[in-house]
Amino acid sequence: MKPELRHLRYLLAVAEHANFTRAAEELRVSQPTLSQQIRQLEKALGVQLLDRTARAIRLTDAGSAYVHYARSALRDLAAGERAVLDVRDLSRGHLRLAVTPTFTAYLTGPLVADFHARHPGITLDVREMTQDRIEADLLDDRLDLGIAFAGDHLPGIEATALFTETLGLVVGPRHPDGQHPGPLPVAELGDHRLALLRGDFATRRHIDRYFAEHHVQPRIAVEADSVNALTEIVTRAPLATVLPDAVTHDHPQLTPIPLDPALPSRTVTLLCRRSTYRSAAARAFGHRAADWARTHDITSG
Amino acid sequence: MKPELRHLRYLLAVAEHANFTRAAEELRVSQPTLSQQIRQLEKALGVQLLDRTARAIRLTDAGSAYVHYARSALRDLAAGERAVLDVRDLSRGHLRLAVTPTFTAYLTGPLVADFHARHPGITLDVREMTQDRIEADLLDDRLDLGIAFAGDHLPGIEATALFTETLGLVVGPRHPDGQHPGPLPVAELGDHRLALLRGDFATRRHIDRYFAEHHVQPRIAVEADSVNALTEIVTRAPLATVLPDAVTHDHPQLTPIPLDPALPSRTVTLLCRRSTYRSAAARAFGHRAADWARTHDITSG
DNA sequence: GGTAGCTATTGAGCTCGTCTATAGTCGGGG
DNA sequence: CCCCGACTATAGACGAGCTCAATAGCTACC
Repeated sequence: MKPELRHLRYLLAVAEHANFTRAAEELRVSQPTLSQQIRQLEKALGVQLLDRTARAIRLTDAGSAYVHYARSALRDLAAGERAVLDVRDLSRGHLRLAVTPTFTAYLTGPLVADFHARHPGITLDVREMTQDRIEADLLDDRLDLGIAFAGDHLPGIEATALFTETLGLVVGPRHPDGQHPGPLPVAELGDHRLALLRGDFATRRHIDRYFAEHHVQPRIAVEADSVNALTEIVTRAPLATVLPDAVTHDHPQLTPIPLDPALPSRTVTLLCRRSTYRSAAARAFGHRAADWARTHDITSG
Repeated sequence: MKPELRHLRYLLAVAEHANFTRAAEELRVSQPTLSQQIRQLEKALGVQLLDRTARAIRLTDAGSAYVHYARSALRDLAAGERAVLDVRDLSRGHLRLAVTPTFTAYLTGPLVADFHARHPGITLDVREMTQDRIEADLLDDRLDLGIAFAGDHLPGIEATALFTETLGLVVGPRHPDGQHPGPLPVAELGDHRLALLRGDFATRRHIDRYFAEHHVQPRIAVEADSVNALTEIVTRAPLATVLPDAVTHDHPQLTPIPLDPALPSRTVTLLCRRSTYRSAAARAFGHRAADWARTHDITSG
């Protein structure tokens, strides 16, 4: 037979009181029970743990050696229970988050920084990937949360809307249209030279669809693979680009130019696997994201 | 309810296999049993430990946190069982030994050195005290073993004879009787000047009794409180002393002079508390002491 | 030698861990 | 679209063993 926690607790009590009767009282069991269980433990370990012949019960050498480890084991279990509470407190945990690339520019930064500031004990794994990949990884449980656009999701994916993202034409200080008086008719877009994200970005496809619908063929002067690159380019060159309004808010030197008609807006959603379980960290991040969206909607609308 | 070791083992198995059925097979229990026990553990801890909704079972944050401590606790218990075996192997342990003062000179040194060399993992506490004190401390369980003389012991003390110690007159190189031809009649002792242990030593009382029985009154020139002091004094001064033969064997510059009749010999015994339990260390020390006595008797007799 | 204070033993009772059988759930394939 | 296979959850019965009260056995002390 193997020792059980009961045996450890009983042994420690007897060792502490040097007395079976007293220990039994503290443990709220009868003294015969205690005698039997200690004997059982001794049999399980194959050694005498207590010297009962002296006036007061004393640990044998084997007993002292074992008691040390027994105490340690019980301490570990207590620590484990505290650790579990810590997780509930969000003072521990881990969150695997993925976003589609455009969000890195204006959403991931502030959101993750805020979350980390509130819950420094939760480790974060943030990565960029395509929306398809995000959904697949959520289903395979390689991710906890994703941020992407509303649309047709894979079965098993749960999507909750966060906010509405609107795209707009954006120019920098060196652009001749910097002080354009009113909304720019879409037909005039053909006159502009643009810097845009590459075609493998969902945002780019969204923009291309808009152009196609209005039969406009703008001149693409530059293609880049990050929003950051675009803002840098537009700040320094007389080019226009198309960016989420939120990005423009963060860059005072960028000027939004309304289009007529406006680009269709997209709904940004929080994605997760449909499941009964959601980690405390994931729930908390969801709340922070919703809060962020609320304040974002206020400033942008 | 509190978590039991069973719960820990079950949880670790499920976490490892990421599958209840497989884990149940390894644990040799039925799958329903495993489900029930894991659920019980989760209830005890107040958190969900496993995420059962994914394709493969996965630990939740709380689960990973707890598993860490569970592993640690089980490791501690395994270490405890090894430690217990170590004690049986004499690779751990502790021994509290007391000797009456004269033994320190020739017996404690070699015996303890030998024992320590064989069992370096056993810590030793060696002290000198009077025989009465040794027996009292044995009964109060403040000592494991004592070395003293046979005689009337306190009730509850168990004595096992080790060897017979004979005392003899001893002179150093500067003593005129250094080349004494034969045994020295006791009556002639009155001519000698002696260096002896002080009166509170059992050995001194033993010697005084011998003198009294033979109506001799030797001249005590020096009284010392250690055998070491006596050997040093006799080596350098033209004085005689009375020492155990074994001491003389260890000092080539000391010469034993037989007395006629010889001093009564005393039996050296190993003392311990009468009890069913004796530590492995104490048993081992007893054996080493008996061995030492055997070889000692050969060289001296 | 009797008594007080402990621990060990005994036999009955009942909790609870375990089992078998079965229902519920989720994906994947025809 | 429904069935099938793999897996986990639930239900009820059984039995091992923990626990208890009563008591015997032991040791020290007066």
